Formats: sequence, C-alpha cells, structure tokens
Amino acid sequence: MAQSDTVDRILDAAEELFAERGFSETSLRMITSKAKVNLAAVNYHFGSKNALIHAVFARFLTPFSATLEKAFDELEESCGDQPPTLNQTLWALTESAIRMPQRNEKGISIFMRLLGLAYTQSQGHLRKFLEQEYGDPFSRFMRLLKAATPQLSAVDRYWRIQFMLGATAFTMSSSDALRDILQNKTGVETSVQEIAMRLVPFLAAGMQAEDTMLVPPRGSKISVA
Amino acid sequence: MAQSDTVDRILDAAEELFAERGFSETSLRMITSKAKVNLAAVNYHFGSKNALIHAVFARFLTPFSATLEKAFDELEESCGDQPPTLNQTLWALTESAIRMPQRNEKGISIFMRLLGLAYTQSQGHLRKFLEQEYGDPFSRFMRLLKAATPQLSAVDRYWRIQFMLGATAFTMSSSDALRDILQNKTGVETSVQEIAMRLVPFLAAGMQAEDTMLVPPRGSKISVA
DNA sequence: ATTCGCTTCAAACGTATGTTTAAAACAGAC
DNA sequence: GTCTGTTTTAAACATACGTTTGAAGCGAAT
Repeated sequence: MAQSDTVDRILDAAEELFAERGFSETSLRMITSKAKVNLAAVNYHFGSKNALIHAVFARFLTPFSATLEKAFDELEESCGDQPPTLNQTLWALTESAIRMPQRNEKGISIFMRLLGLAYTQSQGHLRKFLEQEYGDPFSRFMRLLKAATPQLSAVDRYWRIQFMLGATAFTMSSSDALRDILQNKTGVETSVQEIAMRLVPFLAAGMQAEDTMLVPPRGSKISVA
Repeated sequence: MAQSDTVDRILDAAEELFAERGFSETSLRMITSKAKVNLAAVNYHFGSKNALIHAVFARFLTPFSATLEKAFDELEESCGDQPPTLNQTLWALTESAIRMPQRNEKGISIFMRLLGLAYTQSQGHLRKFLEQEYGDPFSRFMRLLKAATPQLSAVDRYWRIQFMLGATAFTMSSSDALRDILQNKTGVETSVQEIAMRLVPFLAAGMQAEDTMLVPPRGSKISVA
C-alpha cells in the first residue's frame, strides 16, 4: 500500500496471494490484477513466476537471516564457553522473527504461512533455492539445538526437531478459515507475539520430555520393540 | 498392485501421486497414465477430479472413523465415569490409525501425508467434504481432549491443540526429500509405529507444560503483557 | 446370433496458464 | 525538440489442464 513502484506492488500482491492460496493455485493474472499492473510486468521484472516466488522469499529472508546470525553471535558470546540453553536458543530465533521490521500489521504471520507452505508444498525449485541461499543460518540453528540437548540420542533429537518444526510451521501456516474448525470463534488473541509466547514453552517441554518410549497404556495392542 | 479393477487402480495411483506432489500439482493425465487407464476413466467413474480426491480420502477415512469411534467407546466404557486421561486419548487415536488394515507397506504414511496436505493446502471443497463427512469423530476427539486437560484455560488449550495437530500433520506430511534437510541420512527408522512412539510423548509433554507464559530469558526485548 | 448395459477408447473441446512479442509511452540527457 | 534507454501495454502464442463426446469393445442374458 505504500510505494507505487511496480516491483514492490507485485511483491506485495504476490506475497499476500501466495500466503492465501498457495503457489500453484495463484496465477500471474491474479497477482498482476491485484497489484494493478500489466500482466507482462512480472516476466519483465522478475523473469518467471518461479523467480518471483524466490524474490518474495528473499525480500523477507535476507534481512531476517542477517538479524538471526547477529542474534546467535550475541547469544554465543554472552554464554562464554557454555553452549546456550534450549530456551535461549528458541527465544533468540523467536525474537529475531518478531523484531523484523514489518511492512504491514500482518507481515510476520503472512510470512510464517509462506514458510510453512514452502516446507509442505514440495516445490523442488523453492527448496533448492532456500537451501543454498539460507542453509547456513539453518545449519547453525541445528547445531545450537544439538548442543542444547546433549541428553537426547541423535535419532530422538532428529524426530523431536521435526515435531518442533511441524508445530511451528503448521500453526503459523494454518489459515484463519482452518482455525474455525476448532470452533473457537470467541475473538481469541492472534498476535504473533502472543502465539510465540505459548508456542515456545510447548516446544521446550516436548523437546525435553522424559521418556521417548512411554509405555502404551494397559490393553494396548502396540508392543514396544 | 493387487486387483486389476480400473477404479482401484485409479485410486491407488491417485493416492500415491497426491501424496507425492499435492493435489493441484497432480494432473489427471499423470494419474491415468500411472494407473495404465484411459484418461476419460476418471470422469466416467468418479465424475470429476474433486470427486476423485474425495474418494481417495473416503476409502481410508470411512473405515478409520468407524474404528476410531469404537476405540473411543471402549475407552470411555473402561473408564467408568472418570474421563480418559490425555495419554489414553492420544493412544486410542494412534492405535486406531496404526491398526488399520493397510493396502501396502507404506499405506499409513501415505495417508498421513494426505491428511497433512488436506489441512495445509487450503482446498475449499476438500475441507468442506471432510468436515461434514467426518466432523463427528473429530469433535468427539476434541471433547475428550478438553476433559483430559481441565487445568488448561480454553485459550491455552486451543493453541496447544493447534500445536499438536501441527506437529502431527506436518511430520506426517513432510516428504522424504525434506527430511534430508535435517542432514540425517543415516538410515533412520521410519515406520509409522516408531514415529508415533516418539510423537505421542512429545505431544503429551507439550500439552501439559507447566507455564504457558514462560518469562523470556534475560535481555529479551519481548515484554510480557 | 442378437441385444443390452456397462466400460473403454481416441479424439476433441473450451479454458486457463506462463511466457513472448512488438509497438507505444515515458523520462532524462543533450 | 530530439534522441536513448527503460518501462508499460495489448495482443498473441504455445501448452497443459479438466471435461465431454461418440463410437467401439465387451460380457452376459435372451
């Protein structure tokens, strides 16, 4: 809504539509008509639809990964030679996300949904792009998680990280419409801060759960191998 | 691979391709060529692509929801007037899923991924179909969860259920290719039982985490409202 | 042997998509 | 004012999609 530059108008419209409907389900004509821009403008300025998708991610992810690296730097420095705790690591990530300058009020939640879609919707080109462009901070986050949970076996940690990513990406990516399924329409708080406040303790607790092999309750047909 | 009936061959091929690539990204021509069936067969037997998607879900979900209702019946009966515990409820669901007769070795994991896609990929028609066809057992599961976590406020419970669904659906929906991002290529165990064994304790621990409003660590810029 | 209902088939239909083209419009420098 | 490089525009292009059509094939009952 701010600048009237074509490139930004396209990026804004694309970002919103992708988040609402997914990538394949959003056509260039929807984007250009929402952005009030000629259809050919996308191919002129970005080259292709896939390149536009990459640009949408890069616009957010490039400054974000810089912020994140800085946050990790500070965290590791302030911890001396001790590795940061799980809570510290999770909060470093969360705060970096929340503190990013937002283009509009729903900036972050839109982007969280995009990240979730990127992970779920198996667009080969997108995954390749994200991996080689932003793989470093991601690996670093994984390393921190590993150092913060030395009690976990590699396999346990692997799966629990998977669960964490799931809860996060999925929660952020679930549209308002889907939330109605839970029948909770009592004007529940939806600010990203508020969600993060609830999510991080949930993740930390799950990550540090005592027994990974809880014995199934009495009468269970599942046998523990 | 079993029967040579056209309808089943289409359902098998569709199930697998949908799980691999998503709904919009899978064309009828891919399905019919994988099923070695004429293109028009889909519209002849099912009416439309959307109806085929519904049929894929119904083939699994109808017997599953029957099994699940029975499991809930037994559970509630065995508990007398006490409400079933969180662990019992989660295991009842898990066991019902695992014990479903599988068409082939990867039957369940394929279907789990489909469920994840159904929730994530906001296909209006699918959500409407699932909601009105299988809304009852889902609501019942929600009611059990509520009774099993009386200590949680409605808002807390709402979000934590969201987190649980997320971890579950997302884990199930993440493709093998995506797992490589975690750099864990050491031939990790992937049977659904194995995953469930690890997931349920994670969920239970998160669901019962002590403080939903954990104070952000020292130096945090996030203020607790 | 013929008929009848169901199924398969190749071909086509109409539409929507991403992309390209070539001309027009525009802005700034000379 | 004219020229130059960039941007916008309307139109077309080629392709892929879901769906429809009408004829051919088939098996069982008559």
